[in-house]
Amino acid sequence: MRPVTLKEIAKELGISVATVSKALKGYQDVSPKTRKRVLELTEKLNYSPNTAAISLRKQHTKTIGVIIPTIVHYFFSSVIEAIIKIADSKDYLVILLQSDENFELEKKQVNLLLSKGIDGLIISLSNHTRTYTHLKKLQDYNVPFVQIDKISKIVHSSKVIIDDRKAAYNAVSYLIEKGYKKIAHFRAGLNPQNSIDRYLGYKKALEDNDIPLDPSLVYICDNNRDFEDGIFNAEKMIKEHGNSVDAIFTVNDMLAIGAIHYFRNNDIKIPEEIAVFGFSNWFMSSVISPKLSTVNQDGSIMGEAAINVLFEEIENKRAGKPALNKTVVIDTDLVIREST
Amino acid sequence: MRPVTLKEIAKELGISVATVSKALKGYQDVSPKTRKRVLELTEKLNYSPNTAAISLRKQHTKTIGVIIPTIVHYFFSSVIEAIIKIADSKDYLVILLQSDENFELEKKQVNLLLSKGIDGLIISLSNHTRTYTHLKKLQDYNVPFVQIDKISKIVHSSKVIIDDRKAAYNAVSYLIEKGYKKIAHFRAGLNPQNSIDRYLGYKKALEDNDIPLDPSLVYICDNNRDFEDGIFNAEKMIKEHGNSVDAIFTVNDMLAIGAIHYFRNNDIKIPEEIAVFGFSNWFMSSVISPKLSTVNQDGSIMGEAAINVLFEEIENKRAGKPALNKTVVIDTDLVIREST
DNA sequence: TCAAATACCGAAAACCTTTTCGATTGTTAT
DNA sequence: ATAACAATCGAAAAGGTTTTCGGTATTTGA
Repeated sequence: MRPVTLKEIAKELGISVATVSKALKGYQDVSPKTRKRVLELTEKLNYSPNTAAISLRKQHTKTIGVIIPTIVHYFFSSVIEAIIKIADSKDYLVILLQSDENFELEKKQVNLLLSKGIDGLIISLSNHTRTYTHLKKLQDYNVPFVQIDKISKIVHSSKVIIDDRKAAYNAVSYLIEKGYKKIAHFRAGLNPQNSIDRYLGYKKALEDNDIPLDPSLVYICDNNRDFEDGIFNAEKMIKEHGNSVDAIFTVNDMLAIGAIHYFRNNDIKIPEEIAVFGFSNWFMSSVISPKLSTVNQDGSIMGEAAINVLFEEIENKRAGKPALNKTVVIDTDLVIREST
Repeated sequence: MRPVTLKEIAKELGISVATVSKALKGYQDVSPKTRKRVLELTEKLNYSPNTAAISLRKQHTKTIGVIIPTIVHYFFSSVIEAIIKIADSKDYLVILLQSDENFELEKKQVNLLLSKGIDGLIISLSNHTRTYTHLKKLQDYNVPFVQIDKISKIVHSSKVIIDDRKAAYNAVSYLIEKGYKKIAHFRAGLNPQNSIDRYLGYKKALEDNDIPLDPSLVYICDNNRDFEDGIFNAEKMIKEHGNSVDAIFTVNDMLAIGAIHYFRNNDIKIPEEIAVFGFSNWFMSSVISPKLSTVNQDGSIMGEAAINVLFEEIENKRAGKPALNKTVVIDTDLVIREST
């Protein structure tokens, strides 16, 4: 059984494909009689238009692309879920790609999507993305895109982000307020903007409270296995600093959970001997023990914002106007639990 | 800037589009000279073929669909990740849709994908799917699909599953072997095949060990909020049975984690006073406290298997042969941790 | 030198839909 | 009765690619 086409409908009815098409599209130059006949037959045969043909003719695909570093990730999967839901409700399909924190793959995927002819793209950059010709190419070909969460500040496009610096500042300030003085930071690699901004927020909070920054308290965790990395660096920290450290602020929850794991296994009490503050508010953070204090970064809200901005850009492009390039900043808040 | 087409290449070179196309495709009836010229120009202009046109002409889309109940879910996101990776490596794109455990949505999405003209579909059924006309339709139109994890036994198609019944049987047998006698079961709704089979495995294990099944120990958790449901039913169980219950076997990890949460908050020691056995081996299970014993159900492996048999089916169809309809059963094993 | 074989190329159809524009029929007004 | 007009329809082109088939032009063999 093959999908029925306009031509077959037309033949069956003894009219032209043009008329069938117009009947379906509600054109006024088709008589009520034939319109009714067309509608009935298409219904009966459950005709549905050939998407490839429409794409070819109309030069759009009703499809958007999403490229993210990792799918198995609470924050990102929440983002994806929100995007897909809203896209679906507007009859857009989404093609999902995972860059796996691999820059070459990311580049290849952008090109793939470009040749596929997507109507728009939402992208969160890999940790190793340092050049942006692939994004420029999107601009060259005038396909709207919005960066989300892990962005490049230097490429012009719409963005939806949180104020990483401020959020980190608030978290560390809270720690200081609570009396913690010697505060370590588990950061991510040197590249991703997130990592930089959160570090900067950490640094600023210390400065504003007259606590000198001790570089030996800043641990770089960038081998992509956050849980193990958390364990590893917690151990390293204890070896280097004994139990003199009051608290840790980590760049993400998974690192914090790894650290907690290590501390529990070594009978280091949380938060009595050491407090732990995470970042992202993964679901897991609320069910582990002790429950993790963290910065709430809502993936659903960010995903929703991203797809909405993208639709705005698409609409905008259709109207022939230049890109909006707006950046929307999503609020975060501190969620305080047992670990601090 | 618009994507360059064959026609433009041809014009520039003063040859026909047919020749350009053939040069690109490696046909033998084009001279080395002109082939070289074509290749150079397409490279320079970085030509990439229009996907819609190819789809229209070749009657395939190099795209597969994936419909699953929930994305924010460790098991399913692992499945998705594996599918996308392998698809990507074979130059297939994947369109992801979430049915949200909503049958009507699932049906709509199948139709959407059908009209989109996907080359194949991987689907995991919603909890409320009881009729299968939408799957029949896939068969009518001869689009290959494979059911994964949450399947219907009565519709003929390729499937990749685990032996839920056996896995549950093994888990409960282990519990009994360890000396637990009064074993409760937190099951899911009455419909999904998973839930039925795991319950049946539980029942069989009891029978084979001469433990009478006590229906009051079977709790149905089907309101889609597993963590809260775990808490709720743990509390209910304690109210109804005091501390006489030795162990719980839950239909999934999240329910177990909810239950553990409740027990810890009420100073009920695990596993001393009550043991908990989960199902799926979510990552979370290995980092919570106490670490959860569970059935290991590897999403990556299942996803990989699914996409591979889908490709087999697609290949098969291309060869004009009838559907394979093979069902592959993925091994599971018990991972024993602190909770038992 | 001529016939046959080969190398190379292009026209055209097909995939399916949308939309413009011209054509035809029927209707109204003068 | 004729002109003007409205109503209804269809031909055709366009969107980009693939592939068959036929047609030159060139080379080979005798």
